[in-house]
Amino acid sequence: MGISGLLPALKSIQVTRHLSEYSGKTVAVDAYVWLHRGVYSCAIELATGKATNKYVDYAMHRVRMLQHYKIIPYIVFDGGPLPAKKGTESERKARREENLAKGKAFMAQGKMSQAREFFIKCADVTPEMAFQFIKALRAESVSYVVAPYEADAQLAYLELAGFVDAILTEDSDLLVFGCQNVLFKFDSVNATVVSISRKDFGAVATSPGDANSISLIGWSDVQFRAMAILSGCDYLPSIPGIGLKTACNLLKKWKTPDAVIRAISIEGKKSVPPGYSKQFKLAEKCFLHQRVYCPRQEKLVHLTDVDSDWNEEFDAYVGSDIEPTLAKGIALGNYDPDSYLPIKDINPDFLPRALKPIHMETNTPSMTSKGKSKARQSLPTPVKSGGGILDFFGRNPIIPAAPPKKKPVAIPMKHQTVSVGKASGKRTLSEVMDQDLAHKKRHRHSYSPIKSAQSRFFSANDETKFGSVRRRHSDGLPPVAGPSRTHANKENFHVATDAEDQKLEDSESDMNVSDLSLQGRIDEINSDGRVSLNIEEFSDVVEQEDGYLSPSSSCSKDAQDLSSPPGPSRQRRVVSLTGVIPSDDEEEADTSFGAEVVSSPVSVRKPKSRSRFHNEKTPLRRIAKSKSKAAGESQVVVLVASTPSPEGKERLYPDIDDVPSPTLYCGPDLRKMLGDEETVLDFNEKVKSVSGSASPPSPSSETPNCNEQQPARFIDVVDVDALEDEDDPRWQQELVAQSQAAVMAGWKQRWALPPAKTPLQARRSVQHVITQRHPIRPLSPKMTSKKLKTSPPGSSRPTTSRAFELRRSDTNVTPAGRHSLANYKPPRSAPSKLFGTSGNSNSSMNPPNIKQLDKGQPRRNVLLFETVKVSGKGNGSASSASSQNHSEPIDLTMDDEIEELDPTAWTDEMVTTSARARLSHFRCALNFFFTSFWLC
DNA sequence: AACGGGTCGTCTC
DNA sequence: CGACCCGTT
Repeated sequence: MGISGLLPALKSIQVTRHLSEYSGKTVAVDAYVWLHRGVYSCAIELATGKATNKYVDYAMHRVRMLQHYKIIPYIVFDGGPLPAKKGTESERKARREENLAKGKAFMAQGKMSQAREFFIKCADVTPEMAFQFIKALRAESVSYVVAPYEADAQLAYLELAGFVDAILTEDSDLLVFGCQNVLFKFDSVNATVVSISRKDFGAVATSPGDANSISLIGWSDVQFRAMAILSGCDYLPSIPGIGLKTACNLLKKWKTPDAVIRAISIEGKKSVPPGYSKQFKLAEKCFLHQRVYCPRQEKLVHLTDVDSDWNEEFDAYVGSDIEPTLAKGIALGNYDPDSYLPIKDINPDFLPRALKPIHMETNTPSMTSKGKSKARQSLPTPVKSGGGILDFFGRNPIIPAAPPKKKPVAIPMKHQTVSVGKASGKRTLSEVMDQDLAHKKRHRHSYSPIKSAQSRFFSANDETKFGSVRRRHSDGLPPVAGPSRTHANKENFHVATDAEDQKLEDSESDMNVSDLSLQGRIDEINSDGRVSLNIEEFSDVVEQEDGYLSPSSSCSKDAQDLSSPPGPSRQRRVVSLTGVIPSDDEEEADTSFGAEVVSSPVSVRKPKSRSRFHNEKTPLRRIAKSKSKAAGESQVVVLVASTPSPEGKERLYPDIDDVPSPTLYCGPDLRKMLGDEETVLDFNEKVKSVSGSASPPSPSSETPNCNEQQPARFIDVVDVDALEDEDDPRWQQELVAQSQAAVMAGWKQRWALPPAKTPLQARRSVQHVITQRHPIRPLSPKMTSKKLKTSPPGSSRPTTSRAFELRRSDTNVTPAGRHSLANYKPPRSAPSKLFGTSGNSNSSMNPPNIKQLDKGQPRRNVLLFETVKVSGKGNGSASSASSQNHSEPIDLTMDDEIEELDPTAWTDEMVTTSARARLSHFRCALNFFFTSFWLC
């Protein structure tokens, strides 16, 4: 793929950049790479025909990661094969089938690891699989487009036409297509990319030390492209013996590719294949004029306009035109770009949801099925909401004759126990629908759907359904990161396993996650001697951080704007790709080559007014413009369904430029508790106005599935009956208060610890609190003293011993206590800063030496505490004395905190009692879970 | 300098 | 599949 050796040759202008530097930008993404890597994780399932959506999870995680850094993703899928490339495909297919056969043979012998080896080799990304990804993208209102032919050309077009600011890919071809900003080597751990900007081409170093380097000074786009083609590209293999360097040098000498070809053949050392010159021109046409889908005009267009010498042969070679309706169907992902037949939904059961509850089916390696079932029983999930979305994405709106879905027979209630696994979590359709209906009824009054610009592929009917889905997330819930997510995280507390930790590390890009894990703390020692963790605090802190730092929803909402026609300022720029290699006319060739110098910045390319984020100040205006445009012109492009409440969004995200950090608008308002009363009213207004869409999904690696037992937010409400009526306002009130208080506790602990300057120190303090309050010694003191070095002498091994002690669950943390260096942020001293409206833009954040930091600082282990049974008993009083010497005790008892922080919310005796009851219920459940877990 | 061949990592458990 | 290394041409 691509131009071999090109990226190494451009090493000197490669810049490693942090994703946050692209905050506010729209980035087109080559979906193929992500899907292909995602396939790696489930090669066996795919090869054996088992339904899986792991590859979607993988890709969606990356999407959310971009969103997390306020990058608006625009996912681009590969389309049909170009005539120019058809030859290679059949060969690959043969190899795949061979590997599949080998894999199956190994599997039949039970040699799974070897089978997997071959299954990976035969893994292919099919349009059907892409469609699964598309379903998830639709659910989260992420812009996407399926290219009619090659994703590369489509990506190039999106940038050229101003739909996006940069392109994320692995294919060096994009540079040959003339793209300006290409990002390679997406690193999800460090949140970095390697950027190559066309404007830097002139600066390609020719230092003697760099053997690979080539000089592009004074080169035009035409020459650069000629070099790439001569050295061998996807459309044309090179003349044997000609590589990048030779092509570069020959072009320097002979100026035009024709002259080069002539020179090579005259020299006679290398044999030029017959018709090479013509093939060369065809290849060039592909790079220049390949057919792409224009989301604005809703039809296929040439990447750049063709000129007078265009002929039918060229036209066919760069991809035949496709009738606009079909072209749009393909672009939307509804039709197979190869066969033109409607895409088959290979996994109709996979129904992504926009909001992801963290569910329990975490396949913990050490957990036996016995443990699982126990855990399930201990955590019954009252069915609260269902899949209003169920038949939304299941049926493809564009396909007229979709087979009706078979309704499973309703199962008796007693079988509806919790079940958290993917397979076991399914509920019957009718059941879900009934509940859904009931749920809707209950909350109808609070919802008024606002219609917004929608694709005509989403019928009114669908729209309504979509609205109901959206609404579901907020129904009966406080407008901000409230109890739903609180409880979801409670359920998820079992993530305190190594595997899950790893997962967290991989999936969560927040440096804070690791810090926060510590903030779960021992709350009490039960009568039976077991240690209870105060999950409230733990989970809520995580929730808070997660919710605050992950503006996924915000971005996906903004991405929705993108699905509307691009702003008026976006003008098609046809620049610097106009050069054409003239046939055999030397003179013409010279003028052509002299015309555009590749090293010079393309002036028209990035006029300042171009950026939506500068030109159109607020999303409101942006939408207004889109709407007026929509009214004025018939060419409205909506590639994805809209969210039902753009108005709300307007107020939530008044101006993306002015949003200092993602923490500002997501999550519960804590200023009230923090004493900042002035701004709270204003904020509350905002929150109310967007009630329902303000709770952002976390950038989780897994895509929510409607079929799974939903919603996790009620997982701990085992004694709902503490309040007789669910509609009791106190119910909500309590949840809000509980959540806010818990979040507040997290904030306070995080920020208000006495001189807790660094996360490390903060953690130290927390540890002191833990050890001091409860005479519990860490299970492996070695770890504490050696790896951690955070425990002061004495506290790591209290002389006393209870019946239980803590066991650490390790995860990687940098010495600074950060989850990932990529997420490095300068320490913020006070929470009030977070709420300042004139904060610095994220884009200013540019960790200069990410790589250095990463290499220089070994990762360390710390983190979660779990209860573990140990032998021996003792009295627990001694250790607290020992640890008192070196800690400033911050006693963060949950109840204290709550009462202290928000008395109004907790004066109601009933509410408090209920909360406590539920808390203790949950603790029991948790204890049970851990116990069964560790016993296994 | 080009190129073929080999290895490794991708992903996740 | 790309990146990387290595030996051969």
